[in-house]
Amino acid sequence: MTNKNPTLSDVARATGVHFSTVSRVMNPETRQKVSAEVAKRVLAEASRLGYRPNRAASTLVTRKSRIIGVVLPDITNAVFPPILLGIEEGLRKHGYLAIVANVGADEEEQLFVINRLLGQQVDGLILATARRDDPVIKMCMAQNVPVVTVNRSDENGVASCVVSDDVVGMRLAVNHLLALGHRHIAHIAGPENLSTGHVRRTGFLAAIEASELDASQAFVFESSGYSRECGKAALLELLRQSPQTTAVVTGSDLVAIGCYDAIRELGLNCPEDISVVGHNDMPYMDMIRPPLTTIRIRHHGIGAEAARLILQTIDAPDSSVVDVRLKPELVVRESTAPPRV
Amino acid sequence: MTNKNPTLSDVARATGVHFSTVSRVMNPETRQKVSAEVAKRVLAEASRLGYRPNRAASTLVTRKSRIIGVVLPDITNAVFPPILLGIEEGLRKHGYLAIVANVGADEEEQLFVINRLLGQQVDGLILATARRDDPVIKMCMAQNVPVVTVNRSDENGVASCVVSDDVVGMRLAVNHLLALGHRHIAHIAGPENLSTGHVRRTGFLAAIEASELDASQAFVFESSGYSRECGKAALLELLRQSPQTTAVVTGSDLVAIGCYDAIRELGLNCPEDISVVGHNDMPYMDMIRPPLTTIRIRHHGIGAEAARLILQTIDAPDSSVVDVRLKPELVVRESTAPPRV
DNA sequence: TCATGTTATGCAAGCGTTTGCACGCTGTCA
DNA sequence: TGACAGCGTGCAAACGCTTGCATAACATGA
Repeated sequence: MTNKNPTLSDVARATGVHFSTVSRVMNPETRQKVSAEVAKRVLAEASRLGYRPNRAASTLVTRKSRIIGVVLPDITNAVFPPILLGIEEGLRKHGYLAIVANVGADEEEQLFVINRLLGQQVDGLILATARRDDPVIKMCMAQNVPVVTVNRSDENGVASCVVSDDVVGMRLAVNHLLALGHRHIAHIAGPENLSTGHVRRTGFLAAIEASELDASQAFVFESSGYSRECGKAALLELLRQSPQTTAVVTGSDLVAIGCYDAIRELGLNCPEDISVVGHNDMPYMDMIRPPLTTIRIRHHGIGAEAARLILQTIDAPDSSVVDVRLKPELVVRESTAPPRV
Repeated sequence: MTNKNPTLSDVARATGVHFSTVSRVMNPETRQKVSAEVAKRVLAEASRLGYRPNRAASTLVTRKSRIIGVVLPDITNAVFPPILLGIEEGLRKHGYLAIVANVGADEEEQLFVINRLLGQQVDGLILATARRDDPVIKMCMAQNVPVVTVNRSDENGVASCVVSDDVVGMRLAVNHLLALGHRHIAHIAGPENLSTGHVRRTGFLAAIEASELDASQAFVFESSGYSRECGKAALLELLRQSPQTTAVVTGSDLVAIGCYDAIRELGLNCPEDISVVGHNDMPYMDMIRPPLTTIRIRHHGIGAEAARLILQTIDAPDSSVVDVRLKPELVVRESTAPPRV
């Protein structure tokens, strides 16, 4: 690449000291072992030569790369960029860098990528791809690789996770609709094998149960995914099975947008005929028509916490596994209104 | 991290050969130097032990890390995730990984991050932060670091770039408005120090010039950034300076959304009172009210091309600098209409 | 005065690879 | 039969760094 980058030895030669002395100067932690006068000269030569420590070499001897692998299921899904930003900022503050890999749901591919990352000597892994019972995470645990999951969690309690408190989120959504007077509330649930799908569903049911509503007035429909298309198909089918529904709580803004599509196709109106609550508060949800009432998740905060947690886990590998749950908040816009009387 | 990962020597011991033989087997390129029988045994032991090559060690000796540094100005801006996806997919196909760093406009910070990446021995850099005359890129060139810029370009022609053809994009936008009958068209330009700001502005002016319009019927207002807030402020001021304007072409969908805000604040309507054309076709621009007419940029394709180009540059460092311009397309929705008569 | 720190620096091993070279064995050909 | 080529494998140096240990210089206290 560059003809020849200067090494410790080059700086040492220029300064007239042994290269181990230069090494001690370059590392702030060992700098005080060297006399101030020599340190100053070394630093001067280093910057004159444009010396830059070779991380591959130091990784080799210290077995720490100061790199974290971040595995995402779909970076183009708007929930992940702010998470990634939070991670990256949190890591860099401590001198760490992030290798980002985007992988599909295919387990083979996930394993391949993770092995590549481990070969790269990453110090830990932040996974946004966790399933509720995830063999990939088991594999990491078996190899003592520090892992933190974000957004989703593995429910075996083997890895720390940073998630939004979905039980609270669903309670906020349901209570909002109840307060508006809705009595027939449905939930379009995400996949059961993802913690978000599962927890939001149970959170929904718990919120209904805590209310004066009869369980028969609640309806849950499981959608196969979190996309706009899935949302549309789900609401169409849901309304066929449960036509008295006046309000629907979704597990994702994308699904909510799909609901808009379905409502329009049926010649109905939102919120007059049917209220819709989204989930995530993705960007621009205030610009769509009608502006979406949704559960705001602190994505950036989730990323920041994940960075903190993975570094902590690396520092103290035996510290206990924790779940960090950030509280979501309800953002009321115009997609929810009292039901027609 | 893990108690002890197996090394070449471990596999060698288990197989009863020298570790250099194992090394040759592990590398597909040198595999044929080893007898088929031995290779098979080595491979069997390697997979039994879960051997995984240590990239830090191989980077040290080969001086190739198979890692590319990707520097983004704002990952939460929706144009970058698909670019990043294209990059990541393109790199991984060739066994490369991406380290992603998000940096602000601060030059010191950019240099710091790039030095950290170079210390990490990245084989090349993909920069989405380029300014038209970028000292950071000069610095990379001085060190013979392979660089490709995406989305924006440095106009000194020292580094290859992959961008959208903004001249074509602006022509599409202007011609669309002309065809609708607009005669007073304005452009909210982005910062002049970014190639996107500059080229879109000149593209706009060129398109006007090529038309039968008098140059005085076109108006350019330079906005300080690409945000929604900037867009709102810009349109407010623009309409004060040029009240006869019936259509505005922006350099970003976010600015267009800001225009919506301004139009609403003025008690006007889009497109009846004023037509708006966006730029980028970010996700969900079909869902906002009114659905945005915009110039669609092939972000994913830009990323994929950038990956291809950086690998090519690494392979053949002396190959010539090229500009790759992907053609954009006009997406007509409902934010543009004929002017009131 | 000498044993005893103390401090600043040098020395060298070792991290896990890659790779040019040497070596020994076979097979071929004159 | 001897020279030689080719093939498969082993050997060892090198990549640039960290770090425990040795050493030298000097100060300290009895």
